[in-house]
Amino acid sequence: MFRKQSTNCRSVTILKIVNQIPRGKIATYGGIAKVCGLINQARIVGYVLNRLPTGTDVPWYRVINTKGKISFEKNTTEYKQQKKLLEKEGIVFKDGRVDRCRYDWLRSEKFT
DNA sequence: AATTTGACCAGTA
DNA sequence: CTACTGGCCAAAT
Repeated sequence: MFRKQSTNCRSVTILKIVNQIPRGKIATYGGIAKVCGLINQARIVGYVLNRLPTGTDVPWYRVINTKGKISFEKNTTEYKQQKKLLEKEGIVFKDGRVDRCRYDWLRSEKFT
């Protein structure tokens, strides 16, 4: 069942945004935070994603850090899992980094 | 109650 | 490019 995720309204907003990330696109922790009106609070985003239940419908794997990389260590299972899911959606990794054009959807649309 | 930790970031040097 | 700093704040200890 659902563990109590957070009674906090911020996490609800964050999850809402993450759910809106288009397939094959990428968002950054800071970008999500900004859209939620939370400047310099990217850690909250990471924290919320961290405690998502396994098998959630939330596309957590489409969220990466500002360097364009996955925020897990390279040899971890989590890293491989996320990379696999992203590649499945057509994301191309170059030297452990995601192609820039993949995470510009926050900039261009209504969130500018 | 106080301190530490963490899937982070922007600025500066 | 890398390295370090200060900031932010919910959970865990």
